[in-house]
Amino acid sequence: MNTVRREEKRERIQDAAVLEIARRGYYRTTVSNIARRAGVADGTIYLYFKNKEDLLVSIFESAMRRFTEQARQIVEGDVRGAEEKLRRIVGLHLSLLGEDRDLAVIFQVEFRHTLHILERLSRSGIREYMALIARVVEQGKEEGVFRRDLDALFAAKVVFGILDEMATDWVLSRKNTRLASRADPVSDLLLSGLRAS
Amino acid sequence: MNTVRREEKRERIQDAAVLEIARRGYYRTTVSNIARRAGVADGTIYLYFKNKEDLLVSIFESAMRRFTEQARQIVEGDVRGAEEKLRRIVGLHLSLLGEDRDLAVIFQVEFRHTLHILERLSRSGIREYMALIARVVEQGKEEGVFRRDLDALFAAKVVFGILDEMATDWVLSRKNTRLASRADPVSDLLLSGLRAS
DNA sequence: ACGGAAACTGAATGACTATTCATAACGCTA
DNA sequence: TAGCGTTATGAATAGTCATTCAGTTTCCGT
Repeated sequence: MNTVRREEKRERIQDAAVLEIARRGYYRTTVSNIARRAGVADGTIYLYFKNKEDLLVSIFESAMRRFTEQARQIVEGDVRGAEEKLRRIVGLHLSLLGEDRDLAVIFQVEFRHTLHILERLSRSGIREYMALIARVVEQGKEEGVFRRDLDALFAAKVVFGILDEMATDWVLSRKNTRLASRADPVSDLLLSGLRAS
Repeated sequence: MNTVRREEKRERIQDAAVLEIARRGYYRTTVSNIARRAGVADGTIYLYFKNKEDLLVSIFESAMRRFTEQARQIVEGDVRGAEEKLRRIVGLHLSLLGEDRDLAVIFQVEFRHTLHILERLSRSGIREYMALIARVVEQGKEEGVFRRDLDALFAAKVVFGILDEMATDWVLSRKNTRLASRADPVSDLLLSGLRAS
């Protein structure tokens, strides 16, 4: 089968899975649910994914790739200083999740299912993402705008923790706020914590 | 049955559940697993809990009650200023989780199972805990040690987000560090972000 | 248009497990 | 210690669902 068409169908299944899993939760979503939503037979799923867990992981990896690619552009791009880069990463993180509530639900809730899956995920994508943030912190230290006593990886975890909490809070809140609207307050608070005095 | 003995057995079942669920994950843990570990018959579980989910929620509520009670003592106690109170809350949070890895696994991973459970949990305990942190921030604003432009609830979410990330990171890392050892760096960073200039 | 290969289908299979309930053991009181 | 209400037991029930695979359809090069 044409590689392009094959890839399209694969994505169609992933999209269907995001939709179903966001609404019912991973364990309550059956493979049949996903198949029906994607307009294929149950068995077809297994032509594209090894099994149900592999499908979940593939969703994570696709999404994480987008995250990381864009974050890398910011980090390696020729934008101004570290402060501005950090602001951009905060904005990126909150926009990407805020644009797609279903994906956000999966990221903030469903991916955390069981230590086993979480470990598998964290070993791959998140580590890389975290490292990108840490690079910005390092850069800020070199530029002298961030405190020199910061451990860059520790600071990256702090940044990620705040973004993660904002996203979870947004997912759980019924209100119709835009997630990205929290970018500036978050950046402001973060920067005043990191800044050299 | 003697109320005390009944309560003891209830706790024995909860403890067994914490142990099993931390190791296998909620969905992979069967009621039989928990019963065997607690030394009771499967059916006995249902004399103490409505069903499996109710058991999970009861664990959360018991633990959350301890958290909140101790946090309240700090907030309402006659300790020095808001900065010191915040330091103590950070210390409390990281010690309580750091002392019991199984419970920490359940808090950081297993409780997040499905939006449905998470919503049920967040509506109850966490809101109260968050409000306690927000009170400390308010107090700090009044004392003039924290920036006046802070939204207290927003700041509380930031605090919680950082603590939560530290805990998750610790749970996922194989290393034998003490979680509580991160209390000071976290507090330092937090306070320099919140502090009035 | 033909034929073989590649994709797809969906009913059947095989496991698994939360919950129930008839029966048994316990423990308290008189 | 006999009797009775309370508690505990664990085999049986009643579903559920991921995964497979024999059979069917679609595709495409000739």
